[in-house]
Amino acid sequence: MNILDDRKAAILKAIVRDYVSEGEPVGSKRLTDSMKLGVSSATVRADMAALEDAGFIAQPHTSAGRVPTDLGYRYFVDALGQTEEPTAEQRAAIEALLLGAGDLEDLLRRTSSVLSRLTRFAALVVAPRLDRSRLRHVELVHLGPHSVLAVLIADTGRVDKRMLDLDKPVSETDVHRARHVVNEAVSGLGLRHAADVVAGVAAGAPEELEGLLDAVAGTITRGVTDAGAGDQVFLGGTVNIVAGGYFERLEQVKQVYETIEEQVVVLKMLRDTLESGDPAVKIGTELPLVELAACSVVAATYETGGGSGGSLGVLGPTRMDYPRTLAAVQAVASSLERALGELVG
Amino acid sequence: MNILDDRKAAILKAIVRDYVSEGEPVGSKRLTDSMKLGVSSATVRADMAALEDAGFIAQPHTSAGRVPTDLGYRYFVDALGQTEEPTAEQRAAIEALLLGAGDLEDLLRRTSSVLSRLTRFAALVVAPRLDRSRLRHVELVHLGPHSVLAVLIADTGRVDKRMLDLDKPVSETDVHRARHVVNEAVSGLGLRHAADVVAGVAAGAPEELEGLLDAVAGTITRGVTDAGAGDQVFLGGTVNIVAGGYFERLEQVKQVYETIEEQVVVLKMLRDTLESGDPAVKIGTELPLVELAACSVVAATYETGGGSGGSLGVLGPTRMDYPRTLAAVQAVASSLERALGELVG
DNA sequence: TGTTGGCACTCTGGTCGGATGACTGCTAGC
DNA sequence: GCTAGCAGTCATCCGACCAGAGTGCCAACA
Repeated sequence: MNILDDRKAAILKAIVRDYVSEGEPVGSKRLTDSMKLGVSSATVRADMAALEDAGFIAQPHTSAGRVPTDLGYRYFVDALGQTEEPTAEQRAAIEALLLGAGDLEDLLRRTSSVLSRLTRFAALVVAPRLDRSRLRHVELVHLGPHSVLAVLIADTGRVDKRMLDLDKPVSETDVHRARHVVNEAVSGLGLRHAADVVAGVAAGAPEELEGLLDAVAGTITRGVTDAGAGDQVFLGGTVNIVAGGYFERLEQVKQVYETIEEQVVVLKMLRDTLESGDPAVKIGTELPLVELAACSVVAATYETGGGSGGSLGVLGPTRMDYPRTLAAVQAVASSLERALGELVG
Repeated sequence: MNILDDRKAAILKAIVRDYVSEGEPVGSKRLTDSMKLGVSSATVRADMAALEDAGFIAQPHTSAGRVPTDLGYRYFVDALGQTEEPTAEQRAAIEALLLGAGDLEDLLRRTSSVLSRLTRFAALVVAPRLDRSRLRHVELVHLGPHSVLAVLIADTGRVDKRMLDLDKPVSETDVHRARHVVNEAVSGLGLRHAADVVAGVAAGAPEELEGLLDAVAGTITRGVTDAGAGDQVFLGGTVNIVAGGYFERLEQVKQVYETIEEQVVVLKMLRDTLESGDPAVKIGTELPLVELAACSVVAATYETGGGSGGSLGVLGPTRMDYPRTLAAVQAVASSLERALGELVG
């Protein structure tokens, strides 16, 4: 990827750094002042013209300095060596998260809060995937003849509940019996396996339980296959989208908000992003959604003891401090792994 | 409260209506044109001066028209007769909510979505209070020797989970036994009663179960007493705070966001608001939080079959269409009651 | 060939003054 | 108690103007 000679690369990096910290298009003079390249501003100008031709930077208008394009940020990110270490301040903030988290949900909520405060961007935290967890217990609650609530409890502490679709009314005792049968069968199994097992049990069960057991099998299957249907997303610090002052047009801000209010979209975004690595960065138009063309996503995964994992990330403007954000996201991900270990152990 | 003569009252109402719909300070000329009072603008001016003296309206600057104060809105709201009927469009939107809600959480999430779309304000929906629900089942899950997860399932379909505080490690079989004992004792009881019963059972239980049962009693008690600790709030349409364009200063918007990201605050706000009636309106400085001095809250309660209830409302600018908002909030509340009935029945 | 200094040009952003228009408060008269 | 008219105030809009920042290009130089 080294299509740029050393000086051009240095200039591009300097432009990115300057623009990220100052927020204003950066010109050749400004650049020669702050860098010690030993060349004049005219030379830098020539290089900048070349960088613009190559698509790494752009000019908002004729007499303005240059601004990095998505491609420019991409080059910058790819050229990063190892990511920064989190600062002491960051560490302290994250440690505060470790203490006092009650349950899994609480922990994930805190995580999204810490992540957003650390980065000053909107934070996205996705709960550990259910389909790779093991079932601890399945509770069936008879709310009415046509409504039975299934509560799936995973070894990660995650609790998932959903109503069963029932054709025929069921009695409270049948629900009790089904509950017993199901728990005998599935305890400790992974979700994929559990669904099959329950389906098998249903086939051989007394008639009055069959429909109920089928519904349970169905609901477990849905937990595995439905992309995002059962996944929980914890959003934090969405204020930052507007408070940061990165966007000029209100319309943009509105679009971003509307987009991330959709869980499914957020999940897909994180999943897409993480396909390219871990941690991963998607910049502007690299994101699958045109509404987010002015945004970047920095994401990472975290693992739980049981082998199931989740993901987390932040959504901010393309004009973000990528090294710092990467460091923060990674630090939070690893702290979350530790906290999860403590919570369950 | 009728300190205003008929004409002054009519003028005040006209000012409120005009300002709400147009968003600009309204002057005497404009008013005489749109109203048919049979008096001249000079007369209206005199009345407006009186209204300003009385504190109902104010002038942003000398040569501008008048804007209602919080007190002015208050008069307007108090003087409203019965609230409007929801429009056909509103009804249709709400009906869409009734269909296809999976479980309680899903239903409440949809409710907040519908409410915000209907009113174009931020919507707040609080889950049915646990302390007035009846317990259907208590599940104890042994995640590790020091961590046991308690899952409380109420007859409303609400599921509440929390980690138990344990002094001593417990074995998986003890958890099983405790689970059995607890469910024998509490099924069908209200939460207040259940806590006492479990505490009683704990006192007479074998030593190895006592700590565990005490912890369960404690966690149930917390469900009753902790203001908001176990209460869930579903926020929806928070975009509208910024998208509406009601606030000039970005700082204000930021404050509002930060305030409502705190569950506890939202809960307290709704509770305070509903102390003054149902449905209830709190305008600007009537709200307990200075940060929300530019906002109003319109709230109502909803009841579930079992006698426990929750509350919902919207948060918008003081410059809101109160009749329309009141109608929408009430319509959503009653639709939610129906939907809850269907979900559980 | 790459680098440099210089120059003309362009475009934005801020400031200033004047014209405009929407109000109000006041007063004299009906 | 109501009205018409008048003088005064203030925000807003608009065009003009200027300073500043930055560019592209060109000729000269190593």
